Amino acid sequence: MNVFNHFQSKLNAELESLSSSGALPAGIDASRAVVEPPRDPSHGDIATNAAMVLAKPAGMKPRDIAEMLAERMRGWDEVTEVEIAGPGFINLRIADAFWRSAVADLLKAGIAYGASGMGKGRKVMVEYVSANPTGPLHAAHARGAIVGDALASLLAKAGFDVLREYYINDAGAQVDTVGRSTYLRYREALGEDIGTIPEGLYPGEYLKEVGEALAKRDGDKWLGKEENEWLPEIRAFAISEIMGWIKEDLGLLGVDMAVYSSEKALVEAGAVDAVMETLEGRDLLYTGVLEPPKGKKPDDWEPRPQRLFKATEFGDDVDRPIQKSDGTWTYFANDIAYHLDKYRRGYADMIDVWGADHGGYVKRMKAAVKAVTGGEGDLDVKLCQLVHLMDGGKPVKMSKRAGTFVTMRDVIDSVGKDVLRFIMLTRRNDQTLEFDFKKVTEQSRENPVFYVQYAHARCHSVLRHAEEALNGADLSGTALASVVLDRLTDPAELGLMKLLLAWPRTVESAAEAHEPHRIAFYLGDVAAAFHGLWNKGKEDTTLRFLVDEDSELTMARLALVRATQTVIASGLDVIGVEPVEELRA
RNA sequence: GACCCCGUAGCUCAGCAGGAUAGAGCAACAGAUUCCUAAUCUGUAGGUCACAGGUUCGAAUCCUGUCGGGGUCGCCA
Repeated sequence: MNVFNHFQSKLNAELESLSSSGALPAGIDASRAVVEPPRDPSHGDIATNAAMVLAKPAGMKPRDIAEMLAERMRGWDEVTEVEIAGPGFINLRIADAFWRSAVADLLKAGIAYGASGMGKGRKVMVEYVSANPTGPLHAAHARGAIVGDALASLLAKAGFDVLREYYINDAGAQVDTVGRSTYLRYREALGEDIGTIPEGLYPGEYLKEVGEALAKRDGDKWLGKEENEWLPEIRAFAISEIMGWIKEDLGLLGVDMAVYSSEKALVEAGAVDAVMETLEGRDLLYTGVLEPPKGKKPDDWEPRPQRLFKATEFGDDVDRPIQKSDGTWTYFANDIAYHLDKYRRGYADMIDVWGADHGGYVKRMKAAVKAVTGGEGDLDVKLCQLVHLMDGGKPVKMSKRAGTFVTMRDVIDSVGKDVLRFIMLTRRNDQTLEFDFKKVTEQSRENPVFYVQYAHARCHSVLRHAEEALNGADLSGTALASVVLDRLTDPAELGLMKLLLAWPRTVESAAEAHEPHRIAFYLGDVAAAFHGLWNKGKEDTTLRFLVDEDSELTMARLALVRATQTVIASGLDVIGVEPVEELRA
């Protein structure tokens, strides 16, 4: 249960009742009146701005509304203190017993704690990675993969019906290039000296493997044939090999896509033609000449009539080409068909996770989704900014030309998928991120992965010791849920409890905002509160978790430790990181 | 030239749907270790939230403009 929702509905009920009794004008809009934790804990446990937001529509003074509401709130069972502060905030202090009983619920729920019905089973598709099948995933792909995956888990936790999807760009010029490059490597595998790789083909060594596999399967049957004979077959072969690597890499990262959808299949099924016909029928296409981009050299520019989509009618800055000069559809046209396909499959809510270099593409895609779904579809695009790879403070040199880029697999091999996943969520997605191979594996306060894992391991350590000391007592969450917690009275203990109980709210707000990084930051807060409490016990031994000859207090504290461990595990589960039970240098 | 993202403490960054005295970590300074893992913790100091207007009872947050950094800009995907 989200404790804030609990008080929110109580507040809403009071407002309704005040409305119907005439104390407040009827039909007043109270949607902006919210219950939230105050920034400063000294102001109380929860606060509401209700009096301030209602003052204007009600035509009353905030103070008067506050007085009226406060009077009602004083009657609430859980509340011990109500005060009006500042411009009209109502601050509530909640009885410790309320928090303690909520901790019992937490323990009963276990790792499922924090799950919410907010999404009401609404279908949402998260499309991410979608790297072109031209080579193995490189380090930069990791960020989008992790942000997308964590976001998908987060939405699932918040009660949405989530589909994870990868869009394979297996149509178009790039995969033709892969096919030709593979053909060259195939000839090489059959003993031919191919010299240097010509301009315009992929030089990467990784295609050797594909060429060899092809030679093994087909022998010399493609030698001396015309390109139009071998290209479709070899292209398909290469794509399937490369997609095999990509799926393997995603597996190592813990990413499990439900659907891999093919651009080529979509095109061949006529989906693009169909959409374009529809747009044509709605008079949203026309032939025109685009202005040259002003910052670019006009050398290679010549005005050329093209088939354009009226993106400006849906919020874009210019109309966008949907047809190349050779008459084939642009990538944009295919993408429109793909997004309509998502919508038709029941996903009116779509989230795409893209790299920052696609920023200029967002407006037109949103415009297209609006146009093609009649305003019913909603597309949110999460742009992931660049990742700067560093090693001990120095940038890692990478060159795509020289083929010396760092693959995602290199990174996983070097630091492990858990570290990679966590670090990728320690920044907002639209902020550039520095990834330092040395720092992320350091065992220090500076390293958030370690810090959170250490807190989890400490919980585990305490429980392990306790189990020995108490001769194998049952310290599971369900057992500890029935323990009396009245002896937990220290502010640090209550503070930790309240923080743990904010987990469901964190899930909901992060899901609402589509911001999985908030989970990582929240876990850092939980870890800090726990480490703090731990050290308090170092200074004041009466605060230690295991108290000799006071089993009631010990059990209460163990329940809190178990609750902490549970919430950390639950949070790590959302971001796809394995909690560790032990840390050794 | 246009569009998108960013600009918060010396450094790296949070800041939840506009809320009260803007928060962490690092670095600096002062402390805590016969003890459940000190790989940690406590405290001090550090701010014109780039700048200027606007909306509002209230703005780091929303709007407009300016400056600075990054990304992108027809026939690549």
